[in-house]
Amino acid sequence: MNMWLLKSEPDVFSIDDLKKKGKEPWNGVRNYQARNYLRDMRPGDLGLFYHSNAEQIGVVGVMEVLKLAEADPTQFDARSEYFDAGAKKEAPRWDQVLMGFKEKFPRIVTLEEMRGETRLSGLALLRKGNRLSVLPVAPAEFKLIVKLAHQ
DNA sequence: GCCAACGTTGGC
DNA sequence: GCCAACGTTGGC
Repeated sequence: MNMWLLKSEPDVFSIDDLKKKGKEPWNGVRNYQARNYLRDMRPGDLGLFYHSNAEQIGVVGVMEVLKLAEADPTQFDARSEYFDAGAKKEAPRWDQVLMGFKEKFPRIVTLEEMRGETRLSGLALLRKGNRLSVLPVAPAEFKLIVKLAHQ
């Protein structure tokens, strides 16, 4: 089982939105490296839900991969902000993964807090200049973040 | 294939 | 709103 971190701007889609809906197709990823991570995901994998571009920046909960990656339909929708004129139905360029709600943390684990935690120094999220919206997380890092959220 | 110009992300 | 650190585009 692999573990991941997925970013979302809470103004667009928050942990509360996911909690309310139960599951959500994670679409709109338009970066090849991030897309390749989506393709590596398997049902049962866990994901940290990260709020970016927010008043409170950090990890706010846990979700679960429910389905293998499949074509992201927004790439074909001319009215969508995620429309990609270069994507063809017979050769989709972008994928989405169905994510299910697992848990909303009792408190946010902030970016600042993670930066100050030496045991998280290897976290891909904290590497300079990293802007990927989908990132792998090592099991030990994942466990520690969940633990921090509950203490 | 190179690389300048441009666009985007996301913390501050 | 600013801007560093990217990724992408397109002319050559």
